[in-house]
Amino acid sequence: MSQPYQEAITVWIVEDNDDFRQTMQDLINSRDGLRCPHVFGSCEDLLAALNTEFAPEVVLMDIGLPGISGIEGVRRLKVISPATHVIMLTIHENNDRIFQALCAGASGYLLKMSSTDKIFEAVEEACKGGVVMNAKIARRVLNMFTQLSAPKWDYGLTEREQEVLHALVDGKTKQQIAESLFLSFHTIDTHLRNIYAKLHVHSRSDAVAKALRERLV
Amino acid sequence: MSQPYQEAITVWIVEDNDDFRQTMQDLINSRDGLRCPHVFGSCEDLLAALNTEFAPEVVLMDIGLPGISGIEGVRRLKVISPATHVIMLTIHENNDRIFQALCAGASGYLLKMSSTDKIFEAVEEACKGGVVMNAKIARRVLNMFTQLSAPKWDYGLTEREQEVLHALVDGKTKQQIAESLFLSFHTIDTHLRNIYAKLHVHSRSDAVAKALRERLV
DNA sequence: TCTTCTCTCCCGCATCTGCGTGAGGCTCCG
DNA sequence: CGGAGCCTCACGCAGATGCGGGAGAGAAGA
Repeated sequence: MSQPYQEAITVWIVEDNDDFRQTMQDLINSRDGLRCPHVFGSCEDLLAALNTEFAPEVVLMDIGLPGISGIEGVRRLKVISPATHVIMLTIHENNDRIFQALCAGASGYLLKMSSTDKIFEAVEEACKGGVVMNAKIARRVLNMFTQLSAPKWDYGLTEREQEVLHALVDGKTKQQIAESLFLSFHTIDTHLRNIYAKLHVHSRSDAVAKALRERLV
Repeated sequence: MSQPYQEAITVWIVEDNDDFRQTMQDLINSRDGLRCPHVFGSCEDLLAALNTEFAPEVVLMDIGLPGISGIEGVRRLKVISPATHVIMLTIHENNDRIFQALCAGASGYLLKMSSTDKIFEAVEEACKGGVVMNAKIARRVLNMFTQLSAPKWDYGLTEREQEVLHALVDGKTKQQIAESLFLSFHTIDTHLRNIYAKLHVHSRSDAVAKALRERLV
């Protein structure tokens, strides 16, 4: 795993605990191919530094920072420097925060009590464009994924009704829908009412909301 | 990695290529702790078998099957047996299909030219509730993730307008919104029109669609 | 065969909506 | 102080919508 690099990978650390920050910095600097010239106690400091310095390849960021949180920090950092890989540091395997951090653009995730090998591996993997996640975290992400896309309740909409619903979501009026489907206005009206009944809604906005939320479109 | 199991893990294989299927079956059966009593040439056959037999712990499923595709296969299999872990088999690292398969509930992903060790590892990892993804695939999944949740354009809606938009998405009429916010009907009307202008839409359905799609709510 | 389902079309009416226009009060900022 | 921006409220009107009814045709299934 440990290979000499042409140029050392630059790593920055954002961590409010002084001891842990120092330990991590020493650890990174002790590794051939990695260097950690800067550490920060807050996202604010990190973001300020980006005004005067080139962004590093990798940032190790505590997920639970005072002020701008690690999650918001990732978001902002990625806006300024999308190429920078951010690995979150955390004590607990908190489902929600991992999720949010990953959504915000984090490249992975390390427990603070990880072995040094794991840490090096994560940094190097991140540089190669990979994502550091253990299998369980991956599963959690996937679960949320599935949940997010799976529901798809079946309300027994007919094909025509699906078409009409589609057009509805596109913001068309009944008349426009009628024209686009080469049907009478009254037909669309009937379909719409049947759709409402099947979706248990009473207005087009409700129908649109339900269709989009439950991915019926 | 190779440990003896109390009871062998049952693996089924769904793969339309006869040779590859046979090779995989032999491979699985050659491994201590794994057994492959059934193989199928199509999802249809697999699903039929589930009517008469207990579902296996793991299914290796070709992603590109004729008839019911592997992706649809996962979806249906997971409905019948949510506990079964499905690992997709594929030749190409096709972004879209991986994504769909994972959404459908797949526990991971194997290239057909994977080493035997990788295959065993994947099956055993899947059984432990993990997800088998290489770092690059994980990155792709995360990218789609980010894309899915990041957009959040800022249309400069005021707080009141956000509230009204919220109520709109809930399917309320102007009158109902007015009542729930203790405002006049006319006020809501004005807010609504300002919202339309800011979102560049011309109807409530359009506004609801935009709000939901771009996660303004 | 008869029923059910789906798709199609129609009428009428109370209500809701989109939009033009105007206006008063508030706060914030230069 | 004056303007800008936001929130509030108001009138009127053409057009769209939701919903009550009714009805015919064809396809699928019991």
